[in-house]
Amino acid sequence: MSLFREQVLRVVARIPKGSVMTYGEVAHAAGNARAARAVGAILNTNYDSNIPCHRVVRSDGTLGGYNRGAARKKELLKKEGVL
DNA sequence: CATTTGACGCCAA
DNA sequence: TTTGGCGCCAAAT
Repeated sequence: MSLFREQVLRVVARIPKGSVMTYGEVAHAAGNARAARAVGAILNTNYDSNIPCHRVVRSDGTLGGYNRGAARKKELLKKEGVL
């Protein structure tokens, strides 16, 4: 487990229900402001259900991807009250 | 160990 | 507003 990975997971786990963070914000909070892409790689690899990775979206507001299907991600966010 | 890949982000046309 | 190209970084090959 690299430190960066743990940090990213920790930050994502901390996102309050009903709000979202961008990959860039997560990367910054995790210690590497330019690792937005790496954050995606990490979340893509990490299948832990305790991590609400569906609360992480792109900086332009679009959904981005999801390892269980973008449709699923959309539904989860909608359920939590995200525009 | 060297390359390629991909849930990204920013900027110039 | 929509493309396209480049930089960035962790993981997979």
